[in-house]
Amino acid sequence: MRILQLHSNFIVFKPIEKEINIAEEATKEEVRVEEVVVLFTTIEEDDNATLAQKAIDDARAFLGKLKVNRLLIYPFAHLSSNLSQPSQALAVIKDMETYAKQKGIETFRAPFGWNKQFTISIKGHPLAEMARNYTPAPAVPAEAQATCEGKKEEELISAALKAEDTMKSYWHILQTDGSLVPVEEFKFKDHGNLQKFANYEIKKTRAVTQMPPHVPLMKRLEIADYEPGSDPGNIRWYPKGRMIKSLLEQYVSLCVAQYGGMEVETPLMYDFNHPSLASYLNRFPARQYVLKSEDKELFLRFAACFGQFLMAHDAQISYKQLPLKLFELTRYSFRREKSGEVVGLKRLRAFTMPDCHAFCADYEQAKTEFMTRFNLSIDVLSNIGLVKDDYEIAMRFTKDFYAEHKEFIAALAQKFGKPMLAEVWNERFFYFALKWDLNFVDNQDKAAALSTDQIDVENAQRYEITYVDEKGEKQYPLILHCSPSGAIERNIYALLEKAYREQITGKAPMLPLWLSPTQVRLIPISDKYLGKVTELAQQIAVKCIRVDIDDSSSTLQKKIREAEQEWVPYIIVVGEKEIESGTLSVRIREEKGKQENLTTEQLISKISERLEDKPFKPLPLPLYLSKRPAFHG
RNA sequence: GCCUUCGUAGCCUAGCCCGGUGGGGCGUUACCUUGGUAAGGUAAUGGUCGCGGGUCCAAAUCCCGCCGAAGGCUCCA
Repeated sequence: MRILQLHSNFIVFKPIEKEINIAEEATKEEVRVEEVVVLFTTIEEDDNATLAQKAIDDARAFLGKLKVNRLLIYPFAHLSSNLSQPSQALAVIKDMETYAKQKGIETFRAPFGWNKQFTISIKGHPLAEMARNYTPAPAVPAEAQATCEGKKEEELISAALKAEDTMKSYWHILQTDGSLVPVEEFKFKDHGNLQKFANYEIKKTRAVTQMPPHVPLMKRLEIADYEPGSDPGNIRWYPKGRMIKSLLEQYVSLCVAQYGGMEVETPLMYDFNHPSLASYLNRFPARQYVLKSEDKELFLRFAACFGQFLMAHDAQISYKQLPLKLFELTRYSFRREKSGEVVGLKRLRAFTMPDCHAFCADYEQAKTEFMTRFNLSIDVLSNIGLVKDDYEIAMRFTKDFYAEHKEFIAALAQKFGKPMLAEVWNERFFYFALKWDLNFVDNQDKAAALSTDQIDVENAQRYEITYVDEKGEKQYPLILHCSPSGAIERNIYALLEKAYREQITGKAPMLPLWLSPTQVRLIPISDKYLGKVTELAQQIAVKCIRVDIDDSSSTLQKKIREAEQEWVPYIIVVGEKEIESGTLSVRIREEKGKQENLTTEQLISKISERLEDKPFKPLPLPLYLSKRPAFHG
């Protein structure tokens, strides 16, 4: 049995003529039903009454969710090539109808055996369109979502069926030797995080009812906050947060530049009707922000691809210049995610995305480049403060690609050194032949993708991007899409979630030293020493270390408590002893508040060594705490 | 978008079930305290109880609608 289930504003149908001789009696009058779930139903060989009830039970589950209690059973032969006898089909359809009515559903039915004309208006929400497939005996309902506009029936059906056949994923674990083990057979004993990630991806149930921990943290630490004056998912960044974000942006840009990416800048908005863009958008009906200008419809970019592809389209490229790498750090990319999906810094509608495309001559070149970027991404994240224990990788490809490039995939697996999740498709549906994405698993056991890279085999043609080969002929390059860090906001989300997790395990939560807004907090023991402490601060600050002074009027103990709550890595109380001896008693957060005696020079070199060659920005707030407003209570 | 829960001062929160014009903490401000490594004391300040409507002599409290947030579903190029 195959069912295409559509939540409709209304449907109008009209029987035209009988197609088979056992057709039911019906009048040739137009029937209109409002606010209804329509089940286009095909009865296949061996379908029976049990299956009819199962199908109605499943539909009832949706009726409950959709708050609708009206069903239209619409016999529809075109969903299958394995039809049952018409007499049997009619019996099963009638079973469905009877059972649905028994269950108290207001049930309508279109006549069986007729050629019918219909018009339907489908709701825009995700549950509105569902395709289901039932087989007798071990009934395994396979679900797939159809992405279609809902006008012509052939289109509806083909989209639903295509989605179901092509997009079915087969899940494996890719072991470090390159071999694949079905997920069910893998022993997750030492890979708890991978198991969580696999569960998340394959969609098993999980039950958490808790605010994501990074949300109260981002507010309390005055990093970022929601902005009620904007659209959800557009974030307000306070001075400390802006500094952290800016340092991350600088760092990732620097790493990509060293790798050879040429930084460019491209527009934020694009014309809906540009031919290349239009076909891309049709293929991936994303949720864009739409802008109406005087005479044009524009959308806000949801990735850096458009600008770079249009630029590459116009460029004259020789094979000698490949691989050619373009880079942009988009501030911002926009995706109008559904309201229920926007969360904290994890999923935003406006986000900062580094995106580096490499145009490659062939698979050999693409693979070399892919490996370089794989290493680059792991390196970038580890310098940001996210190491291999913090994330899991998913590798995604078709079974043909695996057969052809098995050694390459094995090399990636070996390089990572931990088992990965593998999603394998029978056929290629997306524009890429190979993709990996690196996923942070948070305190709610949910995963969020950070870095990613893909081998794109479609967009060179779509955007007419060509290079000239040795023979002087035009060729389409392969295009790699890489974000070495993933969205910058999401890096901050991951760092905060990680800090929270460390707090639970008994460590002092903190940001990496190079991202800490205050690296050294000086606390004068009384006003008398403020002058000397200010001199000390200047001495430290000239060495590119962010130092500030708590000159407020509260007690010493309270100032220490507040510095600890701000996650300040080094806290130094300065009084007569220190000024006379020149030795500072430094409270080190990383060592649980242990105090160490250091001279100013020792302190500076200790910190500078740890900062290495990371980008630097000066203190984002006034030197004296008394001069700072409280951005958040 | 759907379902569930929630919305009380800049922040956290009691009160709501059982209607009688809101209580505490943090912060902020002032004064006292000038303190040696995680919350010193006193006082002041601060509330259209998310918005709109209804029931009632009377609504933070009960009912309806709307808006916003979180969780779940779905989605995530």
